[in-house]
Amino acid sequence: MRIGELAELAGTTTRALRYYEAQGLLPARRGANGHREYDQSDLRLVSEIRSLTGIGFALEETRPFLDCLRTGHPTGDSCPASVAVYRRKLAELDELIGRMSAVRERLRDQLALAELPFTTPVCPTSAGSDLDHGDNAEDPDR
Amino acid sequence: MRIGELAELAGTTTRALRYYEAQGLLPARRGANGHREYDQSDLRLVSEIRSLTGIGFALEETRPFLDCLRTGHPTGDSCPASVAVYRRKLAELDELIGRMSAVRERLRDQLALAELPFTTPVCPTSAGSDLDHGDNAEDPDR
DNA sequence: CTCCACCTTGACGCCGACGTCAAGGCAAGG
DNA sequence: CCTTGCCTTGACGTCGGCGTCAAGGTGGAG
Repeated sequence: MRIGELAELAGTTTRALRYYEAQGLLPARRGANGHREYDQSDLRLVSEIRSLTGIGFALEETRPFLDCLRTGHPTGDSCPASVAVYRRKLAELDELIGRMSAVRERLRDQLALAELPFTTPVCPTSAGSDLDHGDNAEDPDR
Repeated sequence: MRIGELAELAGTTTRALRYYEAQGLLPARRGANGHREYDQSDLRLVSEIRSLTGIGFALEETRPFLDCLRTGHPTGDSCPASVAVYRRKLAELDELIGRMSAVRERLRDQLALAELPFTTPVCPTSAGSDLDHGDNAEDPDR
């Protein structure tokens, strides 16, 4: 099949496919007229790329999965390199979720405070720099 | 004070401050020589920008908070527009955390599967396929 | 006077993953 | 033959938030 068809089947664009090729992720055979020629295995590769990037993987991170598929493995994550990416990504995700949850807490508290009609606007006596009178005193920086 | 001092006090760079000004977030008075002139209220504004962007707000989203401070309110979130941004951001955050948690689950499951020694691969008749006699199954979660 | 640190504006670079336009080739149908 | 539709390569645009360089102005110390 040609690039347009593959793009449609994979639910992406020809531009994206050419980009993947330029990144060395999706080498393409060429027909006599110079047109790129793809088959089902390429559709499989593109699907792998799409599903991985779809859940937050960078393009570069999909490479091990593609190599894995290309070397005949049944799934892209059947290889150690892919599993390593999984592990790393999972750790990143946990880190990110943790930070975002902390922000969420702070935000929730701030929202609650900000929604109070008219309580303690310029509240005297209490030195006003302690807006973290909640629970956490951890990790002041970063 | 001048831009360099403000930058240092606020823990940022002169480039960033000029950028904020270009975005209309931090208008600056000018001295006779054309140099930007700032005071404590500007430091307050920059601090507001930094703390908000630091927890994931886009620059543009800090605008209501700055307007709020500039109109004399004690905190940047004392105004309805700011509260609205809070609400929106909190919703975004919940959405994001939700999606990421879902991805995390999928990833965890995939990782668990991918880490299983050798079940139904195309593995070419490898008799001694038990090369995983080490410590597999280490820390399946997290 | 020079030197130096600071300031000014302008403009290009960067990152990722493409979008979009330009200019042209090639095959099939009317 | 001409149009239509797909394909090709090349190259610039996008978004955010600045970094970095260039070329020049200014004010105070030595």
